[in-house]
This record gives sequence, structure tokens and C-alpha cells, in this order.
Amino acid sequence: MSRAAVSWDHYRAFLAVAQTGSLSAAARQIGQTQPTLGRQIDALERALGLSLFVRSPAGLTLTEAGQDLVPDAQGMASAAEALLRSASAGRDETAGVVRITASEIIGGVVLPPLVAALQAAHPALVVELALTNRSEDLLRRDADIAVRMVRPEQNAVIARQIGRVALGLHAHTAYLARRGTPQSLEELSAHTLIGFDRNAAAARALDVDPAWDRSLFRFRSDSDLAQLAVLRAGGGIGVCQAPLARQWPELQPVLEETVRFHLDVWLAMHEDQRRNRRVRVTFDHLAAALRAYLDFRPLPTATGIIE
Amino acid sequence: MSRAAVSWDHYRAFLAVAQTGSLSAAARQIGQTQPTLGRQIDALERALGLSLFVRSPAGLTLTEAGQDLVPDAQGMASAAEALLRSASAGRDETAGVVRITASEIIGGVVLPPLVAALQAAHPALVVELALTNRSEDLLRRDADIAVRMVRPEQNAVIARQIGRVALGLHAHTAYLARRGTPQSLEELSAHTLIGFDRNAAAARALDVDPAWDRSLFRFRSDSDLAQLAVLRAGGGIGVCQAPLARQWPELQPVLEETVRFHLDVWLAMHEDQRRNRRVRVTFDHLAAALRAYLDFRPLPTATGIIE
DNA sequence: ATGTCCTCATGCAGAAATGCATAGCCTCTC
DNA sequence: GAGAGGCTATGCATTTCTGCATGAGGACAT
Repeated sequence: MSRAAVSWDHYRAFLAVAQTGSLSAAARQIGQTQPTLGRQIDALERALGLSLFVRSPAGLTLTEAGQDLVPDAQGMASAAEALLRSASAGRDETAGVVRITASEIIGGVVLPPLVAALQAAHPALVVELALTNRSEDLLRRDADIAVRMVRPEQNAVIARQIGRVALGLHAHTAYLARRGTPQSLEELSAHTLIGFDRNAAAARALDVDPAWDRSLFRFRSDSDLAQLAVLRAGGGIGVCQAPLARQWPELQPVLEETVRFHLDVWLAMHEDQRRNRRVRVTFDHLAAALRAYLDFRPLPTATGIIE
Repeated sequence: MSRAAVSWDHYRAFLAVAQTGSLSAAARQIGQTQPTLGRQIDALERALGLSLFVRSPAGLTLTEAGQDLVPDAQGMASAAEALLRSASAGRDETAGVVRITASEIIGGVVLPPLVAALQAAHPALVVELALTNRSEDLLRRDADIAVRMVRPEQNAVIARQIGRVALGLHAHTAYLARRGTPQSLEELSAHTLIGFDRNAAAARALDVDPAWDRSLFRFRSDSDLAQLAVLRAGGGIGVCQAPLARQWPELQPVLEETVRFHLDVWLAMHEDQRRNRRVRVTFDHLAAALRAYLDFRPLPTATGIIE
């Protein structure tokens, strides 16, 4: 009950056990032993006066009371990791760890060559890249920098609008040669369309026309990267960022004049990191590089970096 | 360097020392001894490879590197406190601790009677009230519920618009009897006006007319509560929420038709707390009670609660 | 059915962290 | 200038915590 009595280490033990589902696995994860974690969980349960887990020979499963505590424990862990990142280099060095979060496409396809160029210029810079379409993570310090398609509205966050990315339908030239190139929206229905599965956010983003729903798609995935892979494999017609499609000669716009929309691109960081050199340098580099990308300039290549 | 090596308790020690400025004071705060904290700080500095504090016979002061780590350590503490709140009662009980954050006026004047009524109905409910005009604290779990005058834009936050509060100029009847009641904006300049000091946010809120700046005010304070106190003491003419001024017969509107504006009133909570009964009950009670307040119904009184 | 592999619980020895007491340093006051 | 009161640093005894080894229970495949 007395709050000094609960060691913060017990929260870490709790989180590890909750995440792994067993004392043994948690012990391996955080470098301790199973008896130690067992006793820490016991102590935490006694201190809180709650039963957090149901023990079984197969492991520990969270009780409802335990589930309520996981998000806050996760918050502690995020802050702890952010602290370690902050400590990973002096404030005036372009070194240490920077963690970037971005959407799947941006983070999985666009950013890697940009980050590679950045690291070529700053050899001591370590970059972590987290791909998620959630966007609530700057305040919780899940990341140092975020690339987002919506304007960040939180007042402790510094945001810069990089520009707008054009999106449109594309397909592989081989697919179009085989199946023909549709000349109107009506003709599209005869084609293999690639789209989202049950992603509510994507559904809402497409609410321009309520007739667009998942039943249209003959290939469905909530992974944007999987959609892109199918597109590049010639599996059908799908939405792709125009500057990205331009990188690959085998991809060709479809109904370019008819189906075309835009998303804002924002770069954001927490204002506490403003004076931090490694975050600042990364932010500025990404801002310039993403702007070039949006202007349809080619992404840097490995040879381009070396020369 | 290895991340398992740093005990989370060392972060707590670091934060306590950073906040109190000395090992001894920090030890008193978190219920440990000064040698223990000294050794924990040593261990943390060794683990991070940084010098966090400058030791002196007067205490410890943060280095720049140390200052960079304080916000994240604070984030850990916020999450730890939120976790304790979550653990303070079962999910299905209307008991335990609820932490509310609100602006000075709302939190300092409007909420207390509303909260008292809530607690009369739920004797096991403990309420913490934090008065701050910052609004970034729901995601960081600095509070369970927030009353705000701007729309919360974060997607992990559940927000409900309660209504709009009317604001206008008011003064004590004794003041007006003494100094006369101004009938136009021009006549205002001859009066003692109460307003903000150097609060940038307030300045921006009043940007309806750039001629309004702090030089107008003969009594200046960035504490809204102090402004209100001066107003009620008959010290001059100042802005006050209309439903609040209506509670006190000695306050009278001034230039009611000329100077009048409105602010949205929002109630917000983190979506993780949606199924949590004590937060849910508090949220619903405050929503109803604030709506009544905005409709100019009188605030509950102690006798009103008992009867 | 039996062996293997996973799990948690527990007794015990050793390691590590804690608290107490004390020494030393500085500042401020009388 | 002496004393009080604030602080940190350190030696030492003790408590506490940790890890190892082991036991025991269940799941699953042979």
C-alpha cells in the first residue's frame, strides 16, 4: 500500500511476464532467473493487494486486474528506453540511437535508402525504425521522430509539413499487357484489384465514395507492404504512392487522371529533443530527403552514396 | 551498457535527486537512506557512462546530460503513479483513486463542489485534482480525466464536448458604485482592469483585437485564481466565466452586450480506461454536472448535498 | 506407457544492496 | 570564531535479494 514499498523493478518484472506469458521466458528476456521473477511477482501482488496472474504449469496468464496495468507498465518501459536513447550520446554529438516511427510504406520502402545516406554521413549514428500505423507514440516517447500522414496536433510536439504525396492506381506492365489497360472506372470492375482487408482506418480514408469497400478487392491485405509486393509482382491494380511507382519502370499509372488523391506528409519530434543534436540532424536530413522524394527525385542508391 | 544492468529503481533515484537537489532530501522523499541513493546514482552514472550530477557540499546539481534525462524519468514516474491508481481498486468497483486535471478556474472553483457531490454518492472514491493549463497529460498518464477548453486531438483519447462557456467582463457592485459603470469600450480605459501578466497563451487567446495587450491591465497576474480573487474583492473589472459570476450576487456583468466570447468545454479520458468503472463513473458525473454549470444552474452546496 | 520438454515452486548458500554510524566539508548565524 | 545545520563520502554489520539445484506437475510425441 505504501508507495515507496513497490520497487520499480517489480513493474519491469510484471511487464516482462505479462508479455512473455511465463516466468522462465521473462527471465531470459530481461536477464534474470525464474525464481527471482516469481518472487518479484509475488511481492508486487502482495503490495498491490491484487491477484495479477493465474499460475499454471504452462505459464502465467493475466487476470483482468493484471490486464488493466499492462498499458501503464508499457508506458514505463517506453520512457525507460527513451531515457537510454537520450543517454546514448552526448547532446553535442551526432552519435547514439535515434528511433524513427513511420507508416509501413514510408518506413519499409522510402526511408531505408534515406537513412542509409544519413548513416553514411554520420558513422556513429544508430537508427531504429519502427513500422506502425498508430500515431500516438511521440508523447509516450515510443520514438524520437515520426513520419506521419496526418497533422500532429499535440502541443508538445514540433511538426513540420514536408509536402504532399500523390497517390494513384498502378499496375505492372506485364499485368496490363495480359489483361488490358482500363480506360474508365467501369472497366476497373473486370480487373483484379488489390486493397485493404479489414483495416478500419483505410476504410475511413477511402470514404470519398461509400461504394468503395473491401468487397471490391480480389486481393486483400492490411499490410501495405504485402499489397505493394503483389502490385510489383504483377498481381493486379492497386494504390501506390506516385513518387514510389516512378522509381520502378515496370510499374505504370492506371487511370491517372481519374483516380488521384493526396496525403499530407508531416515530420514530427518531441520538443524536449529540440536541442539534441543527433535527433535534430536526423530530423533535418529526413525533411530534406523526403521533400526530394515528394518532388519525384530518385531515391539514393548504394552506388550513389559511395561515389 | 547492457540494458538489463540498469535497475529501474536507479531511474527513480535519479529523478528524486534531480527534483530535490540533494541525496538526503531525495532519500526522505522516497523512503530510503542517503548512502543508498548515493550509491545508486554512482551505479547509474557508471552504467550510462555519463556524469549526471555535479557533487557539492550543498547538494547535487544536474549536468546538461542529466537534464536531458529528466523528462523521460518523469514519464516513468507518471506511468508508475498511473499504474498505482489503476491498481487502487478493482475494475468493477466505484472506489480507488481518480486523478483529474483542469484549468485553474475550472479546477479551483467549479470542480470542487461537483467533486464533493460525486464523493458523497461514492464514499470509497478518492479524487486527486491537478491544476494546470498545460494539456498534454492524458497520453503520458499524468491524469485519468481532463477538463479542457480546447478540443483534444489525440486519437487514443476519448473526448466529449460538454458545451460552451460564456465569458465576459464583470465587476463587484461596490466597485461599480464607487467608480461608475462603463457604458462603452472607450470608457473602459479609465478603469482598473484585471488581466494576464505575461502568459503567452492568454495573449494569443485574446488576439481578436491586437490592441488588447498587457499594458491595458492595471492589475496583472498569470494566476487566473488571483485575478478572480481581485475581481471578487472589488479590485477592478475583469474577465470571468458568466456561469461563475452568476453564482455570486456581488458580481455584475459589465458591457455584457459588447464584450462576450465563448470557449468550448471538453471532457477527455484515455481510451484504455474506458472499461474502468471508477473513471467511467467520474467521467459521466462530471459531464452531467458541468453541463448543468454551463446552463447557469447553481453549483451544489454542502447543504444541498446532505439534504 | 514412457520419455522429453516445458513450466512453476522451494531449500539453501552466497552475493549484493541496505542502513547505521561517523567523518569531513561548507555556509550561515550569533 | 564557535556552533548549528545542511550536505556528501565511507567503513562495517546485517539484512535482503539473488541464483543454483532440485523437485514436481502437466502436455505432447513416440
